[in-house]
Amino acid sequence: MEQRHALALKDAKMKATPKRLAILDMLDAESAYASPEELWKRLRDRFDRLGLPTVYRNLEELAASGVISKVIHPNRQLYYYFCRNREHHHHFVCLSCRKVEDIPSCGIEALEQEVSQRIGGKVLSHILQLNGLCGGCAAAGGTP
Amino acid sequence: MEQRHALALKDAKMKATPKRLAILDMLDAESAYASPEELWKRLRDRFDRLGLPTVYRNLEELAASGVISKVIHPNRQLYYYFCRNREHHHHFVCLSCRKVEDIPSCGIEALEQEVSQRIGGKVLSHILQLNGLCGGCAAAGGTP
DNA sequence: TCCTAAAACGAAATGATTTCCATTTAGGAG
DNA sequence: CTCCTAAATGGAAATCATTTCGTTTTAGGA
Repeated sequence: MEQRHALALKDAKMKATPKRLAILDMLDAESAYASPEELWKRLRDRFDRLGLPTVYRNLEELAASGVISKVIHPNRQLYYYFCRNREHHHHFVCLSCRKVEDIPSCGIEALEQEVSQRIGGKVLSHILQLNGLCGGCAAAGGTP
Repeated sequence: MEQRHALALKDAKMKATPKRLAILDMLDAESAYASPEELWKRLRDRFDRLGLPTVYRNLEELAASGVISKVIHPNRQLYYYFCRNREHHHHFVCLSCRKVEDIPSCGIEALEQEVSQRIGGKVLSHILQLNGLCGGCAAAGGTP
C-alpha cells in the first residue's frame, strides 16, 4: 500500500516523505472524511515531532494534486477524504458518521456544456455533493 | 420593492427592521454575490450605527429562511446572493466578476432518489454549483 | 557522497466570524 | 394609540481554525 502511495506521490511530483506517506495511509485506512487536527492528533505518537502546519500543508497539496479530495462541510471547516476512485465522480457524505460513498455518474458534463454555451463563458469546475445520513445513522435516528 | 421584501420577511416570520430591509435591498440591487463586510461598508453611511455582527447575523438568518442564498467560494469565506427565482435551482458563479446566473433545472432529484435507495439512508440536501468565468470575463482574459 | 530544492518545525500572527450582554426596537395585544 | 415582550442591535472582545515566518532538516537526483 505504501508502495502505491509512493507512486501516487511520484506522479504528483511530490517527495515521498515519511510524514506525507503516513498522512496518506491514515486517510486511506478510513471510509470517512477527517479534519487536519484529527489526523495530526492520531499521527503524533508515530512521530516525535509533527507540526500541525505540516498536516495542513500536506493535505492541501495532496488535494491540489488530486490525490485526495476535499469535503464541503456545512461548518465550513476543512475535511479530506482518500478516494480510490480515479474517475470523475462525486460523493455522498453522511453528516453524522462522516462516511463517504461514491456517486459514480453525474450528468453534469452535459449541463456544463449547455451553461457554457448559454452564458458564452467558461465553466472551470463544478461542485456536486449530496449531504445526508447514511443507512446506519438514519436508522439510529442520528442527527447531522 | 421594499414592500416586496417586507412581505418576504413576514413570510419568514422575521421582523422588518430598517437594517434588515436595507441589507436585502442592497443585495437585490446587485447581480453579483457580496460578502458581509462589503455590504457593511456600503451600508454604514446610511446608518449612524451599524454593527458588522448585525450584518453577519442577518445574512445568516436570511439564508436560513431561504430568502437569500449562500455562495460556495474557493476561499471559503461567506458570500450571499439575492435571487428572485423561488423555484429550486442552482447557480453558475463567475469567480472573476462575481456575477451569478441561474441554472434552472438540475436532474438531481432523480440522483437523490437513486442514492437514497442505494445507500438505504436519507439525502438531506445537495450542493450543486458551477464555477467559471462569465462571457465578459472570459473574453477579457480574466482569471478566477 | 553531495547538493539543492522541497519539506518540516513551531511559535506567532492572522483575520473572518462569533459571542456576550446591555440597550433599543418592531409590532401584536389591549 | 400605548404597552409590553420577544426579537434585534451595538460594540468590544473572544474565538479558533488556518496560515505565515524564518530557520532547520531531508529526500532523492547528480
